[in-house]
Amino acid sequence: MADEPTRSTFDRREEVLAAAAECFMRRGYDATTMDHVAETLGATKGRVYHHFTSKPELFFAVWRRAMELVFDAILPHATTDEPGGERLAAMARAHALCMMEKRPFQRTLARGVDLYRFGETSAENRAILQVLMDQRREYELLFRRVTQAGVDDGSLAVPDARVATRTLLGALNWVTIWYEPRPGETRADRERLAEQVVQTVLDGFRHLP
Amino acid sequence: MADEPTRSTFDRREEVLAAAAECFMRRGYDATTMDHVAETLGATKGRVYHHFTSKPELFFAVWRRAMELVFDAILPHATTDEPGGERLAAMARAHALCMMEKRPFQRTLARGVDLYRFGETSAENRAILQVLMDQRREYELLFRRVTQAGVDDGSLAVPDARVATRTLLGALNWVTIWYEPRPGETRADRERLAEQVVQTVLDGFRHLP
DNA sequence: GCGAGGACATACTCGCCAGTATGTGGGGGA
DNA sequence: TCCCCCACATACTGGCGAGTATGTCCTCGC
Repeated sequence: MADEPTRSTFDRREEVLAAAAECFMRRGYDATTMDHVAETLGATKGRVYHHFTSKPELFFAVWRRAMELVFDAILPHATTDEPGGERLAAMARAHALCMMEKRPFQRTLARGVDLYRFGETSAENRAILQVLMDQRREYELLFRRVTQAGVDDGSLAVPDARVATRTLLGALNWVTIWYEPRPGETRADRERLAEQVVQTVLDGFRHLP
Repeated sequence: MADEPTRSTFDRREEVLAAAAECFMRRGYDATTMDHVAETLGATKGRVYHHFTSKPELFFAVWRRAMELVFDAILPHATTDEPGGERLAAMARAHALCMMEKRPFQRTLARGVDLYRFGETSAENRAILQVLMDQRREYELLFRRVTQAGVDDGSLAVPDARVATRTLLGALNWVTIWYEPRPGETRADRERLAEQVVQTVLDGFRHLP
């Protein structure tokens, strides 16, 4: 009675999605079996296949969700009327925080290399792949434009905006690799960590106060 | 006659290793089949299994080689008598360059997540895994110590040396993801690119000249 | 020119995993 | 109260890929 009296169909599907993200994070796409996902749920394959028709579809759903999560996290900070440097810092903080708090999804997203193999399979998968790649590209472009805006308004200075953007995103995405949540950790702890990462990249190592 | 008159056994083994690195870079560990490696070589599985007894052994060999390559690249710059800031910059440049020039090996190394699954297999694999993980850790420690030296001698300033090191290595390792060699590209081109990446991280985005 | 072994190729086996076909409990609408 | 269908569980199949067993060529020492 106390536990989940009325969980909607939507929630049940979300549980499967979260379990899949967890598995994909830990083992990657190929090493993850549908039975692993089911086991993580405390269920059987039947449940997984009831909500998702195939393994690629499940993976794409995780990827898509991961994309939505970062986009939603940074978009509010991308279009303020602050100078480029401030906007970029806010976006970077939000991105880093998202890496930590949605780690299963975001690590799966970061290891996009897996996607290569879908290009060899069906035309349908290739089409989905194209859309996802375009979104990824759009996301990077968002950062590049804000960086360029910062250079233009004088709040930033980098050798090359394109290289700088990739460098920044690399540093931020890498968080999914080394970050591990600690027991008793609060949101403030994570925000502090995100701030440290962002400061390190944006202020640099040679910035002597 | 013109081609390869006397290739040693060593070279033949190296070819297999390079082909494996190429495959692991493109598809990751699990999606790579021994037949893929053979096909890349223009040979059959027989040749691969003649030089390496199993798929894990082949993977570990690639990983080990990748480790040797970066270590050899940065070690000469780690122990000079220059200030920490200079040393760290030189190490970072060498690391970035290595990411580009040994990309198949280095991307395989960077996606160390794959290793998780070996922990579940044989005790032998677990032991090898431990050694490799220790080396990886040692490598990171090398960067951290030089960073700390820079902070101590006043040539560097970061919020936290541990976080800074991971941030730096993230930005550098990410090169293996987005870098793609261009036809007609020279070593000087790559050095310039490496320098841009290193400058971006070490000088930061807000470093206004 | 010949025996042997190194460096592969060929032809299998066997287990695992994606996907499917079918069974089942239970809750809600009539 | 009965039925029906939703949300799974159970029980299969089929193919793919790691590993193996054996055959073959070619070279090198004698």
